[in-house]
Amino acid sequence: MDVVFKALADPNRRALLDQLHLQNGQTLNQLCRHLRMTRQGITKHLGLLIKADLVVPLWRGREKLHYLNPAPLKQISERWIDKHKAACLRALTDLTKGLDALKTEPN
Amino acid sequence: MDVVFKALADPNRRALLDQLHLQNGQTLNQLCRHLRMTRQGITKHLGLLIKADLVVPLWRGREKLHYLNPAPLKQISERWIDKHKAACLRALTDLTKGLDALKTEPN
DNA sequence: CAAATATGCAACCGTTTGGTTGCATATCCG
DNA sequence: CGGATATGCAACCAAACGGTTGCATATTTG
Repeated sequence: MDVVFKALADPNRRALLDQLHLQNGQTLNQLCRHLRMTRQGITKHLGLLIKADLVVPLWRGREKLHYLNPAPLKQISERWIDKHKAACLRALTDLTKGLDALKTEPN
Repeated sequence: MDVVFKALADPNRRALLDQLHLQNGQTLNQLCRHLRMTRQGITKHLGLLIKADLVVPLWRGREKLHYLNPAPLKQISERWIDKHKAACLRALTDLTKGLDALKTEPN
């Protein structure tokens, strides 16, 4: 889970995901065209995405195709974000109570 | 948006959010009890969470109360994760096609 | 086979990050 | 007022990060 959050923390990596979202199964060289950075730099970013299982590599001859894997995002959404979103109303009422406390105990 | 992803990238900060999720509106000192780190260290983390608008501070006298704000999480979920989750089936079929391509062009 | 293409691996380097220590400031309470 | 409590601010440091350069390896193609 931590690797996924860390992988998502960089804008270039999110751009790579967006790029694959646009066209899935691109090779490393294809991805290089859309991001101004050295190929080796992109390789590193892809390495993190792959380690986080957000991207799955598939070798075809000398080419390495990259495919999106939405499963980790689904997990984060279900096991983390939804849990915190569920606290939405509660958080609002808590904050309101806090503000009220300020008004009634202005010290 | 970027600040939110970066704020979520650290496990200690996620633990802070979890802690506030457990009991909203805690003071800095209260939060310090649950995380073994210096108060100043936690202050820094809270600073990032506040900058990302994931936590809203509220002063009451000399105490600083911390409240969750689920709005940024909601945004990320809606504008980013759902978009990528939507590609779930497509990604799977793409990957399958890729595998099929491998079988039919075994070279 | 040889050249071109696609990628990997390792070293290096400036900047950011995560955390500490030390001290200053503001508020509450006797 | 004066001490205790709650927090802020700045300097510092090791480690991680983002990116580059240089070279090695494997595959395709003429």
